[in-house]
Parts: sequence; C-alpha cells; structure tokens
Amino acid sequence: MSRAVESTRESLIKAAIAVFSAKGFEGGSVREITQAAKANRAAINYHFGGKEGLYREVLKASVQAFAELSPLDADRLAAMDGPQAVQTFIRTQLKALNRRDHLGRFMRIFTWETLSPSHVFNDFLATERLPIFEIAELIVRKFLPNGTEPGDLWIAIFWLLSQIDTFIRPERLERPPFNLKLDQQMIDRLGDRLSAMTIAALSTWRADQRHSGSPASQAAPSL
Amino acid sequence: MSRAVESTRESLIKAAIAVFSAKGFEGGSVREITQAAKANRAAINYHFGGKEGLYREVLKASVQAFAELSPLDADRLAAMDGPQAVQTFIRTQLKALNRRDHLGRFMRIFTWETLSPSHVFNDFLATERLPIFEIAELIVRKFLPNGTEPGDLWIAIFWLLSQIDTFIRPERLERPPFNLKLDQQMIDRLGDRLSAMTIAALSTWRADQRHSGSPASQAAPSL
DNA sequence: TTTGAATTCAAACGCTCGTTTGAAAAGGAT
DNA sequence: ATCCTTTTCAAACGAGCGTTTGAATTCAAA
Repeated sequence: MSRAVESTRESLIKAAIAVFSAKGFEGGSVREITQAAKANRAAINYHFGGKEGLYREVLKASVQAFAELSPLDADRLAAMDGPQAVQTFIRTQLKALNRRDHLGRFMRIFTWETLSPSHVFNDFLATERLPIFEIAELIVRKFLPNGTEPGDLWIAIFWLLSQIDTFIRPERLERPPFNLKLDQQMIDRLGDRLSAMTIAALSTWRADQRHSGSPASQAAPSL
Repeated sequence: MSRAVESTRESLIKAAIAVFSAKGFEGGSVREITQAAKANRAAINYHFGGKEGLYREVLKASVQAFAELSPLDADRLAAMDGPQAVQTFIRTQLKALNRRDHLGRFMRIFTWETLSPSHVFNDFLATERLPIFEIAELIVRKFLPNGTEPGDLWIAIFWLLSQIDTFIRPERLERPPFNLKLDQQMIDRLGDRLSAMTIAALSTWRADQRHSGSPASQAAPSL
C-alpha cells in the first residue's frame, strides 16, 4: 500500500467525520464526502466497500480519538468525589461540543445515533464497548448505593449521557422561542447550571425513594 | 368544497402525522403518506401546495390536538406545588410517548425537530407560540427565584423540555449496551426516577449557587 | 525497462425522491 | 342535460442518491 493510498483513505475518513457529524449517516452523501476529500466517488467503494464500510471506519477512528484526546481519564475521575467528577464530565464535554474538532464531532455522531440509529452503529455497539459508557458508569456509581440493580444502574447511565446530548446543538438556543445570545459567558453559565442540576439529580439515587410522594425532600449526599 | 375533499385532506394529514412522527420531515416521503392515506400522490401538491405545506398543516393540527387532549392543563398545574407539577408533567408525557396517539406523535415530531430543525418548523415557532413552552415556563417558575434573568429562565425551560426528549425513543434502552426489558414496571420506575431527578435538579435554582463546590447541598423547595 | 497489480477516474446504472402535466372523473349550478 | 369548476389520477420529469463498470493511470517489483 503506497503513501498516496494512505492519504486517500485518511482524507476520506476525515471528510466523512465532518460530514456525518453535521448531517448524520443517512443525511451525509458520498458525493459530499468525496468532494471534500478531493477524491473520486468510487474511492469509497474501493477502499471501504461502500458508504457503510466508511462509516464503520469513522466510528472506529472516533472511539480511538476519544480515548486518546479526551481529558476524561478514568483514573483521574476515579480519584474524585461524585460532584467533582460530574462537573469535570459535563464541562469537558460541553467544551468539546463547541469546538469543532474530532472529539466534538464524535459526540455529534453519537447523538445522531440516539435519534435515528443506523444498523451499522448498532452492530458496532454490540461488539465494541465505548469508553464513554465506562466513564459514565464510573461516575454514576459514585452516587448509587452499592446494591443497586443493573436496571437502575443503566437508567442512571443513560440519563447522565443524555444530559450532554441535550446541548449538542446549542444553536437551537439562539433561535425562537429561546433567542439566547450564546457568548462564552453564557456557555460557562450553562455548564455550571447543568453541572449543578446533574449533581442534584444523581444525588436522589442515594436512598431508594421510589413511590415517595415528595422525592425531592431529601438530597445532598455528602460524598 | 365537497365532503370527499374534506376526507382526502384529513386522511392526508392523519397519515402525515403518523409518517412524520416516525421518520421526521425529511425522512418521511410523500409516496408513503399518500399510500397510507389511499390518495393520489399529486393530491399533496393540489391540496397543500407541496410537502412543506402539508407539514405546516400537521404542525397546526398537532398544536391543536395538544391543547385539546393534553391532561397538562395550565390551571391545574398552577394550583400545584413545584414537585407535584413536575411529576405530573413528566409522567403525563412519558405515558403519551408510549401511546401511539396524536399526542405522542406530536411530541415525537417535536423531538425530531430538536435534532434536525426544518425551516418549516422554525418559521412556525417564530410566529406561533407552543403551549408546551408556556407550561414548561409555568413549572420552572415555581423553582426559580423571582428576580431570575430571562437567560437563566430559558436555560431552565430548555432543560426541562429536554428531559422528555431523552426518553422519546425508549427502544434504545432495549438494545446494547443497555439491554433493558421495558415492561410496564420498568417504565413506571423510569417515570418515578426521572421525576425525582428533575425535581432535585430544578431545586438547585432556588438560590444562586453558581461556582459553589457542592450545588446539591440544598433541595426541596416548599412552594 | 518491462510487467502486473494497485489505485484513480469519468461515465453510466438503477433507484427513490418531490413535483409537474394533461387528461379523465366527479360535483354542483343553471 | 349542459356547462364549468373542482378534484382525482397515471404517467412522466428532473434531480440526487449509492454503486458498478471498464478503461486509464500510477506504482513497485523483477
């Protein structure tokens, strides 16, 4: 395999990450990708066997990028208490979302998949384990009692991950009916508020208060 | 306008609600809609001027259905305290999402729009005010101090609305890596958990504790 | 320098999409 | 029954999609 081939493959993947993160798997076209990569349209089928094969490669590359680039290190998070870990988790990702780098794009792809899952992604999830899940589990476990059933654990993980999804398209806040001006100050405030709300929400798991009339009447774990 | 015309229009709108809620505006095709409505393909252009015109009509019908059918009545919610209102808000919508009626479909359409907004919907939002926004504002105000700036108010409203979006596709929880069995019991538990977390999260707005180290240390407003 | 495999490329294929067209059918008024 | 408008309908259009094809080109090994 020559040097030029590597560069074609790489630029295709790079362009695909940009396009798929902006428009999703179905919405992103091979024509747009090859044009951005300055490659021939048939190159995708030649190198990856088709659009789906390219997407699989994008998912792999994204997972790797996340593992290498993310400041969300499992060891670092393990050393923190619950609130600290949540704050780091939220702020790191909120920052990444507003950058347009690989990390932010990976998260956007992931969010596209939460609304309209492609079977490529489902197959991918069934075999590979995403580091973001392990990190979310690590954080959530700081709040949940030890004996928590797996079902509850997964609900909490799912919920924590979704808190980021919510703000994956902050442009929405700039349109009606919200009409917010999203300067850096507002984004910081958003991160603080979201962290505080997430911490308080996860703290409700401390004691099993299901079916209680006023579930908010206890909170504030002192972890 | 004859009786038959009304029925064609209505069955087109009805079919469109079903299709658009399942696949979004871009993903739903006029071929599928006309087939479900047992109408000719050109009928959409004749009656509504095109796919976009039909979608506008769907949005109108959905808003009306929501106003008429939703148990989320502004007067009823106004009489409740914060936690009660949140619980009603969450549970009502969670139930609607799992039904496949007009109300559930309206909410699914709305969620599609949060990820990939159509300009039809943006135009719609710019002119018409959605009742769900007013209800969310009403609830959020029970938790926010009186002097809260509009920016913070909108963040809280946006966040509250997103809590429902999160669970708009509960099927996701049934696939890897979650693999949950979503029987009625699990859905009830999910509603309870989500209500409790939402109440606790909104309670953090009671006092301005931005930059505080442990924002969860107070909760439970007694409105 | 020759040879054969790897890679690029322009063109075309088959499909689905939203929309247009012009004629046929249906309905209501006179 | 006639006439004119409203509504339906099958067919076709043009555009975009992912993919295939087969020839041209590039490249490294012999």
